[in-house]
Amino acid sequence: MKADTGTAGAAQADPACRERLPLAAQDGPVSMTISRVARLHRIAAGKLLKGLGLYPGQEFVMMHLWDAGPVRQSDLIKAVDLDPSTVTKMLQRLEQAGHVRRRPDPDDRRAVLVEATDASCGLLTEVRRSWGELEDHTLAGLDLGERAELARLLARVETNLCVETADCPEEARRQALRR
Amino acid sequence: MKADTGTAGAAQADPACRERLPLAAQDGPVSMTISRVARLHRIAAGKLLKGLGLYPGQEFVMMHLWDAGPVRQSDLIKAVDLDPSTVTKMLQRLEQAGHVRRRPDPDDRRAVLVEATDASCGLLTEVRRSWGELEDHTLAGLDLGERAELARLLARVETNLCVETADCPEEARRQALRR
DNA sequence: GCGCATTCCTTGGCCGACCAAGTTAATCTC
DNA sequence: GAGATTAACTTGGTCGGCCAAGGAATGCGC
Repeated sequence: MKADTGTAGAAQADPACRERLPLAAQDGPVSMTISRVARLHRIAAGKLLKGLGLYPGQEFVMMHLWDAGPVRQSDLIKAVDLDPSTVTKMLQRLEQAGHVRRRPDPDDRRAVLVEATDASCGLLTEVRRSWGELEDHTLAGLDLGERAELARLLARVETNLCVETADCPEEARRQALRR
Repeated sequence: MKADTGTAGAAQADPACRERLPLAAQDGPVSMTISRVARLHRIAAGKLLKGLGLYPGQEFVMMHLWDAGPVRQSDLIKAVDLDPSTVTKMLQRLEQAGHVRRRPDPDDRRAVLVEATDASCGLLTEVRRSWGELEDHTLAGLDLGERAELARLLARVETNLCVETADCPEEARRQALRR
C-alpha cells in the first residue's frame, strides 16, 4: 500500500490504480467516490483538529457558538441540525474540556444557555487556519474555475440530498431546485 | 431561521438560502459543503440500507465479500481500509445477523476466513438497486457532462486527501498525482 | 383553574470508527 | 532450535451519530 506509517488513516490504497468497483456498486460510482472522499476529508479534518483539542464534529458546534454568542441549546441544535441527544452529549464533553459554558435559561427553566468560553475563543483563529489548510489540501491542483464548478456541483448534490426521496416527490424537489 | 420542516434529517436547512458561513469556516467553503454532503449522503444511504437489514458502513464490507468470496480477514481489512478493530466488531455483528460466516483458516491458525452467507447473497441485488437509487437521487438534475466533471473533480480531491499533508511532502504527492 | 399537548433536554442503547494494548501464532535470525 | 520480531486478530475505551423513551417545564384549550 502506501509508504504510510502503518496507521489506519491511509484509506483505500491509491485511487490512481483503483481497481474496478464492486459489483453491487457499479450503478453508483459517484456515490462510492463521495463516500471515500467523505471519510478522507473527515480524517484529515480530525487530524488538524486533534492538535487543537477538538474531536471531529465538535468544530461545527464551536463555530456556531463563536458566531452566535450565548444561545439556547435548542437553537444550537437547529443550527447544526444534529440529533438533540448528540448535541447534549457533545456539550457535556465540551464543557468538561473547558470549551463551553452552560447555564440554565432564567426565562425558561426547561432550557439551557450555551456559550463558548473565553479560553475557547483563542481556538477560533487556529480552527480557521486549520480549516483553510484543509481547504488548500483538499483542492490542491484545482484552478479557480474548477473549484467554482466543484462548489456548484456539490451545492446541487446537497440540494438533491436535502429533499426526501419518498416524501414530497415533486413539489418540494422543484422548490428546492430554485437556485 | 429557515423554513425547514424541523425534522432531524433535513440537515442545515435549505442550502439555497444558506446563510453566510461561520467566521471560522470562511476560508474553507468547499470543505464545509463536503462535510454537509457527506453527512446527507450517509444518511440517505443509511435509510435505503436500513430496509435491507444493514447499517451504514456495512455495505462496503458486504460488497467486498460478495465480489471476492471467502477471504482472510486481514485481506478484507486491507480492501476496505478500516481499522482492524472496526472490522472485527462489524463482522461479529454481521455474523450474528446471519450475513456472514467466519471460520478459522486451516493454513494459519492466527487468521480467520470470512465469507458472505448464501442468504446474504440475495441482498446483493437489492443493495445494488439501492445504490443505484442513491446515485440517481444524488445526481438528479445533472447532465452527463456535469456528472463526469463531478466524478473527475472528486477523484482529484480523493487523490489530494490520500497523500498526507505532512509526510512525504513532495515525492508521494507527485506520485499520487499521476492520473 | 385543569388537563393535555408541546417543547426542551437527558439517559440508555446501539453502531461505525478510532486508538492503545494485549494474545496468540507464524516467521525470521542467529 | 531458542529468542526476538512481525502478523493477525481481540478487547476495552472513547467519540460522533442515531433512535426510543422519559421527565420536567411551558403553553394552550376550555
